[in-house]
Amino acid sequence: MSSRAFYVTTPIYYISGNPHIGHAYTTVVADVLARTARAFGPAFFLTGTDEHGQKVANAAAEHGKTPQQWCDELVPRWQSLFAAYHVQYDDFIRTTQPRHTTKVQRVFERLRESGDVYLGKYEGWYCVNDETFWLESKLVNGCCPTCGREVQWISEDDWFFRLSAYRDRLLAYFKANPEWVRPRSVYNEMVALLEEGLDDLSISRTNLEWGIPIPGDGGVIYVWFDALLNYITAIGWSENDERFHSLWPANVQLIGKEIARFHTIIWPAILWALGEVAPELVFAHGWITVDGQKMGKSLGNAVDPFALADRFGADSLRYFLLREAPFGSDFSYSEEKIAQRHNSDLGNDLGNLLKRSLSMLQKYRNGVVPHRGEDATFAQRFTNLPERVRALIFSLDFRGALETIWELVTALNRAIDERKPWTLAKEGREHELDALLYDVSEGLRWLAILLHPFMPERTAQMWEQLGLDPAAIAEDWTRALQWGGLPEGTQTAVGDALFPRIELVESA
RNA sequence: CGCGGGGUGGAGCAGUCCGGUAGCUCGUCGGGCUCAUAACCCGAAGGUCGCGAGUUCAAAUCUCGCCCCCGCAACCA
Repeated sequence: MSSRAFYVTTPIYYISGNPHIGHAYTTVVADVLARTARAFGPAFFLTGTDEHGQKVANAAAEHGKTPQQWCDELVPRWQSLFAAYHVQYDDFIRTTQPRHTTKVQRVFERLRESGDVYLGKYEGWYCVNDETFWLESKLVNGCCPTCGREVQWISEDDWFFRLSAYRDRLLAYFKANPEWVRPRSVYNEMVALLEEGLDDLSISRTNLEWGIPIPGDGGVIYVWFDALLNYITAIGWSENDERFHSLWPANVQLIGKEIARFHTIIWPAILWALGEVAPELVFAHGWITVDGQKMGKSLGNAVDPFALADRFGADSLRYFLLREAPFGSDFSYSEEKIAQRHNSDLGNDLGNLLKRSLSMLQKYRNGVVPHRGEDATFAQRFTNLPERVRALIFSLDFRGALETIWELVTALNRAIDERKPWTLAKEGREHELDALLYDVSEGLRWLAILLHPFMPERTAQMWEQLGLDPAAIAEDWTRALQWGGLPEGTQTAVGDALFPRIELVESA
């Protein structure tokens, strides 16, 4: 392991409206990664908001506000969303902050000097109604294919980024690093795009005011060019080299699959143009769908993430999002599925395990953790469990990690059934009873630690019920996950159910 | 001929790159237990892996064709 901090990013979120569950999803995933990384060393988790562009300007205008007012009012909503989902980020960047805008302008100037940014002409057929440019081949009788109105020939001077110059290098990089973009399906799609060839990218907008001004010229910088740079402007690029190089390249950049082209083609090209290296891994996750349809405001099926967290609990939602589908795939969302995961995995398996264990500890030993038995057979089965879980999380197989952790949950439930503490107590087999109660309590301590990145709040409650020091739950795994770490004599206390059963009432 | 993803027991999904007894969760049925959130544990039933052809000793997995569903396509983030 290097001494460099583990650097993970989410996309910065475009604040043309309110956040939905998809935004919480990406951010929660990043949080799980960051929390796990912190159990092994330093980590840095960046998220933020993307505040420029036409849509933000339009949304602000509709509400009779300036774009800046609009953003200032919305940003707290995003921050409170992340708080509601127990997300602990290290920095939150806004693209309207000077620390970002000055450096974006610096990038523009440097690339203009180096020749990677040049003045050219943008021409094409434009539909004013749809604000869309169309290829001539797409036009229907010379009119817009979607609204049927006449299109106009637009010709304007624009600044371009010489993206095409990086096409060969990108292709070579993809071929040499088949794991740098995941999952495989997205990698393949990007390679196909590269093989088709790349055009230079227009990075200026003359008909728009809400953006970062182009140094020494009119117009503003294209919002994507501006936005991508947040990943390095936030960590001191061109300003604090030591800090910048302690974090860059990012270990993991999480994105949604719809923005893969920007992050795996345009972004590395910009970085190379600046003499920097590409991120180590860009991972594009899938969509949360509703009845198989993409969720979105336009479809009217967007889900309010605040209401959801209220209803099911943020930790249950976090668990659901990471357990339900292999990370990278689309998965379909429904309240029934959330309730099922909550009741079955969390309530029945985990929560009930904690409850029944602590109840027996209370009943037979006044809640005091007894002496550990000599037989280490049970413990030995889980010696390599933390390492397996760690590896799965860092390979972004969260579902696999949770399934692996559940091996311990199941084993503990089974051990109780097989070794029958109620019988041991009745027959006065005290040593056997001590050994079992110890194993079960210790197993619960492990579970709290292993699950803490996924469910920080509930595992803290577990920890508390186990009578342990709250600060120690996020301790270094290699130190904390030694069987026998739970001190004999610890006073536990049966608490409220961790995941009270949720009954879905038909509301028809 | 734009690109890509998917079609696996009642439901939702793994597995497909690197062919070799089809696995998981939920549900159903039967049994066990009583510490526990009617929870837990054990067992069983249930699938010609979209269709057709090909390669092979062997195909869910490779090749070709077809059918169906979905996403992307842009100066929309």
